[in-house]
Amino acid sequence: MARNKRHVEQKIKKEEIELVAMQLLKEQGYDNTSMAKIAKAAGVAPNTIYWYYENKDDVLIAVLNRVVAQAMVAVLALQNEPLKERVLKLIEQVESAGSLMTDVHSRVSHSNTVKEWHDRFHSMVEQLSISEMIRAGLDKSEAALDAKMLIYVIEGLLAHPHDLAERDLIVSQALKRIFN
Amino acid sequence: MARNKRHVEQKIKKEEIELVAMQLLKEQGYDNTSMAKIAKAAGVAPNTIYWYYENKDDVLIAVLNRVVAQAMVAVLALQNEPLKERVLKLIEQVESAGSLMTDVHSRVSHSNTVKEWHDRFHSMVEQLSISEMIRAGLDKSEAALDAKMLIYVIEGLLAHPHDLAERDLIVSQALKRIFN
DNA sequence: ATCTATTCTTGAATGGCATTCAAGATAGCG
DNA sequence: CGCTATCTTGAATGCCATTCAAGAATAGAT
Repeated sequence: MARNKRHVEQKIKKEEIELVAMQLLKEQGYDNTSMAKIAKAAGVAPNTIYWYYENKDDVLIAVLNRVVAQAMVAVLALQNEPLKERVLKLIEQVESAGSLMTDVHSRVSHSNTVKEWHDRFHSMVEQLSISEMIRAGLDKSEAALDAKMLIYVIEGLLAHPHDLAERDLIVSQALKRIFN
Repeated sequence: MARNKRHVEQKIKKEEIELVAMQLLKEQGYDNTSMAKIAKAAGVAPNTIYWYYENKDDVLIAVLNRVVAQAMVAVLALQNEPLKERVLKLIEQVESAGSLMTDVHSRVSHSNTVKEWHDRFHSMVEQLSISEMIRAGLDKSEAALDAKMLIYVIEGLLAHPHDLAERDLIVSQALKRIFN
């Protein structure tokens, strides 16, 4: 039952589809990226995608994982920079994914898989944010609340257009308010 | 060319459709509420709705205006209560509209009309929020930034599920941070 | 080299959706 | 009574995600 080569090719094809899907989803958003569009761009028949993925939301999740991994790398590279810089980098990274994050929020109510991904992602970010708060000297009892606040401010910045300067101002203000 | 009675009946029918649409949209969200569903619930043919509204997003906007008007009444009734109570009331009101506000954000990228409604709504809320901040003794130069922060925290609370106690805690913390 | 079972691909449905169109019904007015 | 503006509808149209059944390709067994 060995099937070596096949498995390798599988990975490659899946990766191709994922890369194409990532580009389209980032550029045109979830609703404007039909399975047919992805298929055409990947050079396969629309239903071929269904051999590799359960459904469209599954493709979305695969793409999200790539986007998040990329963003994490970019942000973790700034390990020693001040918090503000890292927050701004995070926003910049996620913003480069276009409306993908907003799309996630709107798919949460349709797809349980997406909801689970979203919840896991949120608690991960929350944990990270809380340790930042504590590391920066905040009282443990308040760190969780402040972390949530900061995350919501970031989400607000992502959901609504802001130029760089304004974004910088708002993040600065938020951090100033949190750390007195 | 007089056409008195007709105009009256028009208003009534439009109102009927709007009420039905409001209930469905609030309960089931934008995507799970098809025009056919609204039509059936209103006892008309699907395409009849198109005589009264340009398209589905137009129906959404009519419903949004109703929802916002209702919320404004409820919040303004608490004119003399502390800010925190009014914020909590606002959240409670908007939350009673189910996923409608999230739906708005996801329609913004599809429909220019919805985008315009959203932008107008946002600047209205922002103005209100800024005057609250100033009224509460905040420095004018910072009021705008703090107002945005508060709005984003509220949006975060609306977009993600929280029980009453947690919501209360987060709002309290946000206000505490803003007002030292 | 041939056969077989698995893996992969596809053309052609299916059912749902928003929206449009052209034909018909209704009702106020001359 | 007939004319015109208003209102309603059945029947398209075209797009979408998803499914199905049939076919092509291939790794390994004989």
